[in-house]
Amino acid sequence: MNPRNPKKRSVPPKERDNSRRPTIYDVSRCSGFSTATVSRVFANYPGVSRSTRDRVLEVSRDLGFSPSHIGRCLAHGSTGNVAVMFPDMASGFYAEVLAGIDEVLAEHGFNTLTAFYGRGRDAKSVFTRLNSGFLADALIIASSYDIGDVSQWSGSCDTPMVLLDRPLAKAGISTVCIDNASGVAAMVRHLHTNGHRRIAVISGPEGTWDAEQRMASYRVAMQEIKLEVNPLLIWAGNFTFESGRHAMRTALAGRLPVDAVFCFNDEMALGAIAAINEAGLKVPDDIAVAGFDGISAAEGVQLTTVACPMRTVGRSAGTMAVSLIKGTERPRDQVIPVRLVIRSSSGKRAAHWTKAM
Amino acid sequence: MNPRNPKKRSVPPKERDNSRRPTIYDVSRCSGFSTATVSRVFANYPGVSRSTRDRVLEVSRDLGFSPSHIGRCLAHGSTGNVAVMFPDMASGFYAEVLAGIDEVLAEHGFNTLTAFYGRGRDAKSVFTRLNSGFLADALIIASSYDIGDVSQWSGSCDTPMVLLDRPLAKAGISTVCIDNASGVAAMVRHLHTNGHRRIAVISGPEGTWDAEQRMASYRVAMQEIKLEVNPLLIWAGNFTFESGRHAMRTALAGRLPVDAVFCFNDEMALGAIAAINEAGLKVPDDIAVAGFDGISAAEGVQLTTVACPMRTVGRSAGTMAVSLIKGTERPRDQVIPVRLVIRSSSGKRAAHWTKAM
DNA sequence: CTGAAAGCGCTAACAT
DNA sequence: ATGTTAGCGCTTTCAG
Repeated sequence: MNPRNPKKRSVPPKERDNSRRPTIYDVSRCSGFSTATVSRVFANYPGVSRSTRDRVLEVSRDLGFSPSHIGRCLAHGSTGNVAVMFPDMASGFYAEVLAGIDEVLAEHGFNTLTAFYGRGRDAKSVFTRLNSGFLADALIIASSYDIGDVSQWSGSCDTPMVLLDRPLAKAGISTVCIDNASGVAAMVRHLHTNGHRRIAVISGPEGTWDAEQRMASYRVAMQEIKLEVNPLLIWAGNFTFESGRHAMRTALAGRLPVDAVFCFNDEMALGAIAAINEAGLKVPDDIAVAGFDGISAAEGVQLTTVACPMRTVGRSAGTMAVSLIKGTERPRDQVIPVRLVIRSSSGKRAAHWTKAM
Repeated sequence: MNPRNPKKRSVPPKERDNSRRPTIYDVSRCSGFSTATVSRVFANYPGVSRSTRDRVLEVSRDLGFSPSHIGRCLAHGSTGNVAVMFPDMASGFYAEVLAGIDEVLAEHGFNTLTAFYGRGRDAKSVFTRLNSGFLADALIIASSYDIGDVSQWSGSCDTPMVLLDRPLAKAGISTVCIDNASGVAAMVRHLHTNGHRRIAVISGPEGTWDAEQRMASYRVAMQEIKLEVNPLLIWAGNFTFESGRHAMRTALAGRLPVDAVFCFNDEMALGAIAAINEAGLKVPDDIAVAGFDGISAAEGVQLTTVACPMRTVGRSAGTMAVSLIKGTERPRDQVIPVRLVIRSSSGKRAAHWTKAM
């Protein structure tokens, strides 16, 4: 016999071997129907007789057969999964976004491929890996870190992309972002309403979209209520607890009079509160504090904050990815609304103080 | 010409079409080498001459070719990815584990497929989807929720599995868990050393491994230091902030004398602290509080806790999955050590009190 | 309603 | 060192 078997296979290539995953050929042989029919059954095609369908399913069950995703993909020319790129930071924040994405993708029959960048893993190479190997039908990128101009990375054979947190106009790239401007404006107005005038800021890291947008919005909002922005009351942070504590300590040491501190995320606000307590001062009596994000720990310390519905963000991104894949039309960029959550940390200035203004 | 083209293809089946991803055939044709050679180049096989390799890479670059993951998988008979199942809860906790897993998997060239269960998505069906479609070469399951007996789910054609948080002896299933017993023992001893005697507990939800193990360890630890376990001082929680607050409020209303409250996770501890503060009492002067997990917010309120290195847990699980796939030997179950982190929330009893004992 | 067989992109024997 | 070609498991015309 010729070592290379010239026989075309309409029959299974090998006999059924229990260690192997059963294939559509096994089902074909055991049921007596062709592989085409078996395929039709599992693809839920209409034109299969009831009895045939039942028989095929029965045999499949006995054999333990279920169609191979890989085989299907190859035949279809699509992968059936969507890749998601996140910065490697352990915030429940991103976990929630991811869950939202996965929720939608699962509803549409897609799998979620997750990859982290940062911590020594270069965003661009992660992107390249995900984008070039035909690994996914679409790519969702959380880019709140500054990872450079994503639109420059894409090569010729591009996967549709959804960007989180950063708008970017380019064909095939859709974006979903948080409504930073409204959130900041609402918070500044709230602090003002509560009698605070000297509203300091602990900002986020330079180069990150959210931080920069929040800062810009802060300036606008302050101007709108005719408050002056004092550059001495803008302290640098990097979105970590420690940076918030550090900034607040330094600020307190400087002894500049401050009514309220608006931290550009909750983690830093927690840090700021810690520093204030350590200094023997009280929130909100001595200094009011506000945050941004709405993480669960914020509730614990009664932190006034801007709640971002991260699950909604995730769902929105997932939905976009799906419609980008289905390709009916380019989905419109989305801006997810946020909500001001007022708790005691932003408490009113003492009445006499307010009146004195 | 016959509608079905009978020609075998050693040449590309279609001519190069710019809208298509370039395939190995395109590279073959344009470079003049066979697909086998191109394949060898990309698989980094030794037996390819320098000049050939360079030419192939050059052409590939020009064409924008990179090997299709799907094609490779089908030929190899493996998927190149590992699936991870998590409960759908937005804790930074699991995000950290996931990042650790992905870190290791990426190092070994695997992709991470993520899927959540809970919130209306049944754990078993998620499992079935992941396990039956030949989607992944291994499966990592975080099972801290009670999701039933995983070992019963597996069918005949099983993917190797790694279980997080729950030991389970079965061939092909490895586990990695937190050292709950040591953590709880260390904490109880610490509280005892600090002069606390009436050590209450806010427990986790029944049916979850961690909660039950911590409870059992608590009893053992109390016995070892000759303290009696008072059933009236064991309050039910479910690992959420709110449940911690609620339990603590109820407890305070009951006016039973308590020195310290050991909450079985940090979220509940934060809730308990909130309740204590609301009642006008002070931590640790009136009641000491301790937690478990080591989430970042714990630092903010100076919470004494048991730090679980979630990244290590993730890395360990990833490593296990890889060795299960490589199949050299069944990796040994791992118990990840934890560390007692002492902060001010567990502060010493006032001196006179201690002496009075 | 069902069957035959040609791919999908790549790998790995086997050949030279 | 390089080429040839039979699969990997499934889908999908095209024929009947």
